[in-house]
Amino acid sequence: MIKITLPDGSVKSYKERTTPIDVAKDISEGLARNVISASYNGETVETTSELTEDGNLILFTWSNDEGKKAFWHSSAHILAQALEELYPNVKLWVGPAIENGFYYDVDLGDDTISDKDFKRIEEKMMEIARGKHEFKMRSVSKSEAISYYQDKNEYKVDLIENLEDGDITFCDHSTFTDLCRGGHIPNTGIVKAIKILSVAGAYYKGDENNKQLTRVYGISFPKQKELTQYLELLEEAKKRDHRKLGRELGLFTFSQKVGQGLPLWLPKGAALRERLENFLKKAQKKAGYEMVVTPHIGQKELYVTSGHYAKYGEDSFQPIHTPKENEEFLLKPMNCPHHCEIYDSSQWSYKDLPKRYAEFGTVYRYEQSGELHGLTRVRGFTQDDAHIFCTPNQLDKEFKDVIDLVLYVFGSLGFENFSTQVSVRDPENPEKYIGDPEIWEKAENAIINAAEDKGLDYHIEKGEAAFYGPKLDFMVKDALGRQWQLGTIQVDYNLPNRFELTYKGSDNELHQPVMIHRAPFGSMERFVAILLEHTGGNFPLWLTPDQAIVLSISEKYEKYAQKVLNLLENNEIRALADNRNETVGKKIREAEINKIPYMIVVGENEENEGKITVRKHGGEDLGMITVSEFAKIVDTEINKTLSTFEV
RNA sequence: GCCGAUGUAGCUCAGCUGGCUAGAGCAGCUGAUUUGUAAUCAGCAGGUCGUGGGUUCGAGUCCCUCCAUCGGCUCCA
Repeated sequence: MIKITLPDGSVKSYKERTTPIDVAKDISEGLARNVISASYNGETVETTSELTEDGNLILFTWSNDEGKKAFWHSSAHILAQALEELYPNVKLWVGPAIENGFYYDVDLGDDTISDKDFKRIEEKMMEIARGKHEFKMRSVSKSEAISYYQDKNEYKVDLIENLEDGDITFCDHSTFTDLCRGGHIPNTGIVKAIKILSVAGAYYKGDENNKQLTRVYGISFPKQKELTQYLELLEEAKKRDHRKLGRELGLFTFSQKVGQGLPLWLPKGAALRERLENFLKKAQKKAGYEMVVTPHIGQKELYVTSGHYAKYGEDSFQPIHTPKENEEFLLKPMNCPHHCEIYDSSQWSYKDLPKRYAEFGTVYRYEQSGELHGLTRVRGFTQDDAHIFCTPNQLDKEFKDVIDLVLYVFGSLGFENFSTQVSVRDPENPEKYIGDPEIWEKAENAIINAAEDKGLDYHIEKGEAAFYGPKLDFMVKDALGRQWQLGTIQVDYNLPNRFELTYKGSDNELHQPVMIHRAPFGSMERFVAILLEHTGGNFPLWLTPDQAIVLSISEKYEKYAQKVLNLLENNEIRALADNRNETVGKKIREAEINKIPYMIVVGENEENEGKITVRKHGGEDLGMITVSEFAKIVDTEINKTLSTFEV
């Protein structure tokens, strides 16, 4: 007999050779039908594998992430089988579950897959699924495994070479066998709906020097309806795409003539951006920052000193030459070296520190053409940059103060679902970084401690650090669930060293300051993009381009509309008037589409009473009120999101 | 940069296997209407079909080059 403990704490006894699915059946037939994967003593097991010792069993269904993972991973097996049957020369690499669906990386030899082939792949997969083939795991020795793949799949052989003998398992279903660690649904029949989403090139082992394999993306569901819903969700997400909203709301545009990745901010977008800048400037002033301004180019030597030239020089816009002296200048790709030189233009005592230099600095970086993406990845952008030069003793407090500032910024803009990431070195690739390991250790610990103390729910990401220091990044997802880095705070001992920055300590000796790089927005461009996708264009009231629109019933009331507009202006409400010869219905429809928060209808009734009728975006009727009553409503609404930054 | 796809009017799209002066809705302009909470009606105008080349009697449609965009990969100071 073995004792199995369930998550609710109950303990059940079974004869040996019991499987998770048996336990599920024992609980209820319904559960047994829905169980798609299981874990035993913390390890993923097959629902059909025999449990031979006492332990804790968790049963997963479609509603668990673990269940979905098993479902999609199993779907990847089905995809692989379908591809093998349709493309006899295919060589498989790996096929994991991802956040939404799964993919399989394959080498198709001379064949190609395009979206025209999706349908027959889907059909082949469904045919396999309907066969209700069981997934069965079996152990194989390393030599067996290698001989199985020898001569037919060098990728799998490569993978097996790096595995421990005794630790290798194959998974069989139908006529298909794959090298696999396990974690499958009971049988293929549970998969009821399949969609191949896209094909893409993906470098073998993620290295661009390697061969590019074909990655086939797909998603699958236990019910057809769920697939339909998922596809609808994707359609909805398209409506929130910042590139579409940015054009519709008149915020920004791109021009082929100006060049790719070089955004042009339209009047409404520029004004919005200015409000964001002023908002941050106000908070920064309170927090003791001083604004500086630096030029858009700098001598090549500046970047050689900082180390950026060695690291990025080749991949940058190429040097600008003076016509006569043939001096080399670089288009400014970052502001830090300039700010270091500002610091170095005076002598500092420990009593003067910290110095906090802030600048909305526009920088230019050569991004490969395939990486450009709307406003989130561009070649010219403005960082809400600042560099704090402080003593080592001040580092902890300064870093935490910056965290507070970032949290204030995110809070004021309604970003609640962000995650925080501590980006540290990749210990396997020390050549990617400058500076002593001890210094890095110090900087990484400083960040982790600050994140701990501030109670951030952070995770550590290896290999994501900047070349000069580790970072704390604030990540937010776009409409399609892709993660983007917005706010960033970085600790840097290296640039102060390279620029030989100093301050005089209380011991009358020269010391090196520590530098914090930080940008709460990250960049104005990316921040506005993600904000657009988050809000669907319904910006917080304090930020939105037009807060209200006055709609006159007919041209007869144009004068009164103008009067109301003036009153709104006196109350510092951004408003415009629509006095066109159109129906109110049409004017409302357009105001709704333009995402204007308040629609003010004026006609005979309002003119007689000296009041306005207010309709909120979305349809809520606030009735007939005075302009000053309306101003109070606006004020209250603004104060809901926008608080003052307290130091 | 690499893999795959796309590019027709300001926007969203039609244009089948190459065949008469390239279509529609919205937006725009003009006129009528003077309007009470998500599209009033009518008329007009608007496109060298992303660029350059090629095949063909004939190319929006087929082929090649380049450019831009989209989904990934790689990269992201």
